[in-house]
Amino acid sequence: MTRQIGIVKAMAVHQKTTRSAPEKIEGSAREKLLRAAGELFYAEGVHTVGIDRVIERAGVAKASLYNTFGSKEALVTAYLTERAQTRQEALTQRIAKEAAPREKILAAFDVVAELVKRPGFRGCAFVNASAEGQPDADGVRGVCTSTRSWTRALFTELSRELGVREPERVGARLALLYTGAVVSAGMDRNPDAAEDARALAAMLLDAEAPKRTRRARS
Amino acid sequence: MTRQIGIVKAMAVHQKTTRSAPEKIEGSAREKLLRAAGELFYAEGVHTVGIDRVIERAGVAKASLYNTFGSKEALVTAYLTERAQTRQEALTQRIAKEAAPREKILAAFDVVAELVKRPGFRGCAFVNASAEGQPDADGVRGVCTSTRSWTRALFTELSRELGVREPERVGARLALLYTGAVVSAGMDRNPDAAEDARALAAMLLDAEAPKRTRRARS
DNA sequence: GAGCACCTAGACAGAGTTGTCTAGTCGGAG
DNA sequence: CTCCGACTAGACAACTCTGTCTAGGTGCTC
Repeated sequence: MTRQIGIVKAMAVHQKTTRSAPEKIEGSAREKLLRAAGELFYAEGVHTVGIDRVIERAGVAKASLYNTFGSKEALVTAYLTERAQTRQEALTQRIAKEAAPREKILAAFDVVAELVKRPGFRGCAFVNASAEGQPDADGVRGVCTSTRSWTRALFTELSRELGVREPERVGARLALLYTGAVVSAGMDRNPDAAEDARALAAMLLDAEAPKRTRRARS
Repeated sequence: MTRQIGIVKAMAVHQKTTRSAPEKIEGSAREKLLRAAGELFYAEGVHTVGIDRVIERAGVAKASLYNTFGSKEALVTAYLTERAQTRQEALTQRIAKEAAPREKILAAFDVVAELVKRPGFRGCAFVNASAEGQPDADGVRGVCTSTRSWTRALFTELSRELGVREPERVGARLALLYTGAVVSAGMDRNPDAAEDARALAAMLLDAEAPKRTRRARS
């Protein structure tokens, strides 16, 4: 809370969803810390896991953490930022495989279906992290709102390509289904939620998309 | 964690959704503690708020807390249990005003719409609380799963009354919309999510309900 | 008036937290 | 060889947290 050395750029994610940041291949201690933080913070909660556990898992010294990130909070936001990036890459790559907007949208829910079936799945990292933090004024909120607006923008854009009447509204509803799937699957420990959300999305698209268009012309 | 005096009955909620438990009108310190816990834990998170803050807000001595509940964790589960009860009562009362199953289901989303517009709204208390706790083996999980299954059962039952083909599936999807609305509204600080969820629910019911039935005969 | 249930005030133990600081190791570049 | 940057190991300060325990007050009933 006092000095805050590096990690100010953290908020510059958003958009560049290609892969492997061109900035600089970060050193080793940083990567080890981020990996350990990703495992522990997600699995047990940001608050529950102390710094000592993280550095022990990472196999680095405490000074390395504070030289690299400056504070625990900065490590947390870095962890969330990386997670957001990974998720956005997974979505865009999977979506790129489909040609038609409708299939692209549904493919996003296939990503969710796969995600929630993974062994350590424990719900949405952003929802979880922002449930723990102070109400405002922390970096966590920033990453959360930017990730959520990214997802909503993605769905809105694809809805626009589909040619629906109100892309913003449809995008918001698809994002709601996305959130509902991830959170429900986490809470109920039941991956079926992803397929339910996919079916609801298909239903929404059937109702909103103009039936005439048949030639794919993005 | 050591002794655990009272509060073992906490899990006996579920079902009796009438009002005012017939057991015994609890003493004053307990009520004050529950009220303070409800405000602070929900607003700032279970982990962030310490015992001292709770007893200060409640205006009771620390010994009263430990005599009444036995531990912080027991207070947390009591807080969640009470919250679940309140929510279930609000839902059942609002639903009772409608005659047709379809309107009952949509009325549940009106409750959400009203809920997310309230000043201190900060998402789903159960999602938030279970994001903070240990992965398993705590009372929080118990309250969460029981509340969630109650909600899903409610929607399933109403779907059955509506006469859909697969009430379980429709109920699960309505519950997913419910969760999605509450969590999205909390994360995005945007109450519109409730209306989106309501619209999606209406769409789902239109698609699933048999069109023939016109006489309301529950 | 005595006894009793219920309450308050607050010191304190013991553990856990983040963050700082010293001292030292190691591998390469000049 | 020497310097330098990046790292390790871990002691330590300065908290905060839960939970316990003593000491005492207040209002009720018998």
